[in-house]
Amino acid sequence: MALMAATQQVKRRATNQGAAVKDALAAEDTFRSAQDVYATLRANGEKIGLSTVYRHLQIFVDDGLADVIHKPDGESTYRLCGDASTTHHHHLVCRSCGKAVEIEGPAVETWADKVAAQNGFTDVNHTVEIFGLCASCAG
Amino acid sequence: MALMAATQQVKRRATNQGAAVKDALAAEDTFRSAQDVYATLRANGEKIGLSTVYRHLQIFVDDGLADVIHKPDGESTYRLCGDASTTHHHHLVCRSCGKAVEIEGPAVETWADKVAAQNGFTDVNHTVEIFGLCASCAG
DNA sequence: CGTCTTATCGGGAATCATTCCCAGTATGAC
DNA sequence: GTCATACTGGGAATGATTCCCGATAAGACG
Repeated sequence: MALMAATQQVKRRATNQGAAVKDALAAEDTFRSAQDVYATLRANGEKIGLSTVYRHLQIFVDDGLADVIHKPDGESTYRLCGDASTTHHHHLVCRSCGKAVEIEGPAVETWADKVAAQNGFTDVNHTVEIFGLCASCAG
Repeated sequence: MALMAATQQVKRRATNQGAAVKDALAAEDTFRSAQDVYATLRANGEKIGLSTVYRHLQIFVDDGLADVIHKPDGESTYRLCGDASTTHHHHLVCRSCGKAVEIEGPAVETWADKVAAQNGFTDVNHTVEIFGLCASCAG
């Protein structure tokens, strides 16, 4: 299970709700929670249910359109990140406003694989997230 | 808040429950959830409440005695890891049995700080966890 | 266009981990 | 011993996420 990232997109119907969720995510470059996206959509007058928001968010992740980050308090946050063809990357996230910058660290990738191999671990993947305060939130 | 890791241990009473929770964690080198620790203790005949398990687990983290990892499904897992004086480190965790190996990557630390600084982020910290299958679970 | 099949909706119930509340209990100080 | 109070624990409360399932609408076909 989960040996490969699920990148294969199956046939899906185009619905207003699905587009609305995607637009809501696309409007910001920050990681946002399902609850947050739902609240925003309702505030905008969208007619959509919470279940549907969760459903689409998960679909985006399955299709490789979005990345997920679990905040320290356990809440899941989502952000659209280049499609599946984009290179594997990590994030530098503002702890205050949620703004995220995509970052790459080739050295980290190889280091992770090497360490895992040295300890006899296989089928390896890793999570690397850097949290901090962005310039505008620093004040 | 949280500018410094809470390493300063305040006065605490020595209780059976606290010792029991610590022993339960010390008995394994794996990351274990609060629910799991609670179940184990009860199974061993310990008289302890779930609230108390959560309370002590959090205390260990605050005192720098334990590390936390949030599993992909959001559940928090804990593991005793050298006291506060020990060097900052990360983990190589078996996705199947939860066994964890403490690892260090000085290069990663400096890389993380550099990337953050380049993007104007301050008050930085990071999470780096490597997941895989340990040799014994690989079969 | 109508019709039909069925993926998708949505809203409320159900789960589940974690936190809160607070009266009862036991630890450590004097 | 005695006392102040930190610690307990069981049940209620919270909050995010998932489930369930009848209602709705997308898309294929004629």
